[in-house]
Amino acid sequence: MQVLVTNRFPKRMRLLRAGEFDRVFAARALAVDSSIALYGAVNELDHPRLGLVVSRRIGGAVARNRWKRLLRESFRLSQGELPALDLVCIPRAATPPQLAHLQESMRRLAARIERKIKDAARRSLKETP
RNA sequence: GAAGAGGGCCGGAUGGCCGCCGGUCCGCCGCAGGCGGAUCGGAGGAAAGUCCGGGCACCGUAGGGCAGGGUGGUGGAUAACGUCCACCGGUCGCAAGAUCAGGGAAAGUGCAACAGAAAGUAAACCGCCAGGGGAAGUCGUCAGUUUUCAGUCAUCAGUUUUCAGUCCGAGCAGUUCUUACUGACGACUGAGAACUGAAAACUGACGACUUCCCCCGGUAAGGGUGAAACGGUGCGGUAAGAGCGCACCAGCGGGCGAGGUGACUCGCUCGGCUUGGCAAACCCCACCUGGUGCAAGGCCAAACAGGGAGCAUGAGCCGGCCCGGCUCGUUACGACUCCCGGGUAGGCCGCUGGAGACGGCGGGCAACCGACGUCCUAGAGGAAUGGCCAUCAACCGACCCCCUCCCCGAAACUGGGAAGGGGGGUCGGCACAGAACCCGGCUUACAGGCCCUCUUCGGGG
RNA sequence: GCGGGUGUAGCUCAAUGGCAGAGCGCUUGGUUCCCAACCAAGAUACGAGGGUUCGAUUCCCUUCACCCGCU
Repeated sequence: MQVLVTNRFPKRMRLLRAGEFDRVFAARALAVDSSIALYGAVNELDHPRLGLVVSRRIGGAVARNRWKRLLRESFRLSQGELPALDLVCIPRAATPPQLAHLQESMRRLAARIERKIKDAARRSLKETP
């Protein structure tokens, strides 16, 4: 049965609980560019999941909601090209960027995290035979 | 038309595609659930700040007193308020209107820098005035002294007339004459004691006046100050003055009358004649106020590990204190309470139908209220309400093109601009800001736009 | 969501309603061959806006910023 690539974004694709966030931060896989910081961790599912951390440093409620909406939309539109990771996304700039730039950097950073995790797994496999 | 005053409203619209949250319905599956579909609904005037007030929930049924906190013209509206409405009063404004924590300062305590005599019921630095004392000066009177002048005059000196005497001389003698001397009366001149008068100076006394000083009083009219100075003006009055008296005015208090529910207003009258400011200083008075907050609270599930202390005039509820009340307990290795430590951060309810919205009607000046009709209008739970695009409307900015007059003005002249104005097009921008239990207010933020009412001034009819 | 606190000079802190101060720092001058130290002089501030008062850093209200606590 062919997996239909949709752009839906139901709630099971979100990270909501504190424990899920702690698990991603504990994996210590980080990639950063000028607009966002992205943490990643391997999950046991066949799709990626997204969590958001937007602090009050970013601005008022309107500005924070704007960031979160853009990040969710960017994840929703590019979820087919993302690896099956749990991602936690943290904005770094005060002013949100364009949606296309955000998609691009999210894809790039997710790919970088995937590579990092594979390297780490190989190294630990070698070191502890 | 200009300048202004007050108030109300809006806060983009429509459509397409892809998504998100919730309700309802349907379908499928391996049915405590999952997946999919249809349909309906899905941020604001401030959702904000959290400055007040309530509902609701728990604590105990929410009680009394003190403390603490708050409010402060009157009447009303309201569930309630520190909110709103109307009115009253003060201040500002030509006005429309704006603004005011707007009770009490003769209950008490306190504060007022600097300046100023004094910052408040008491005084007196300068000043003004009366009395007493002293000093100086001027004037007057009296007395004394001195000097000068005038007069009178005892006395003295000189000269001289007359008379008398003596001497010398002449003449015969007498008489007489002459010279000198002496004396007397007198005259003149000079000196002069004394007296009188006048003038001047000095001294003393007395009196008057002026100035200064001291003492004891009176007075608060005036005094550079200051934010603020113990009513204002006039007349009388007084030694000088003063509400000391009077008239008018301002202000305070009392009484009476009228109007108003009332704050208060108006009028008459009386009074002591004046008693200031700050209470967002302490305070007094009146009124209000129990605490905690949906992380309230209830139910279910999951997980863990226990230890210590307290007591019968006890512990807890209970909060800053007391009273009062309630619960547990009645001699207990228990229960209860407290402390330390450990575990769980899952689900359901509360959770949105409400002091609800809209519409006209009725009552009320209004805030608001009443009945009726219609409607249901977000309910998430790391937190949805979005992304991309198109069209339209309004405004702003930049650029391009076209036109030539345009602006102010009712209009003309004048003036100004033409680096302007008008039209069209393209592009870009379009605020403040995001529900977290729910309401009523307040405050603050805000691109732009619309509407209504009123005032003053100017012009025209 | 609820509760509490603080804003004073560049920094750390004071101050009855009437003068804004201290220490360190800064600037200038002196001293020294030069620097340090020292001496002298100077500049710099009451978070913002209203109100009460004759007068506000202080009292009251509003507002802004920051910090802390409950959970």
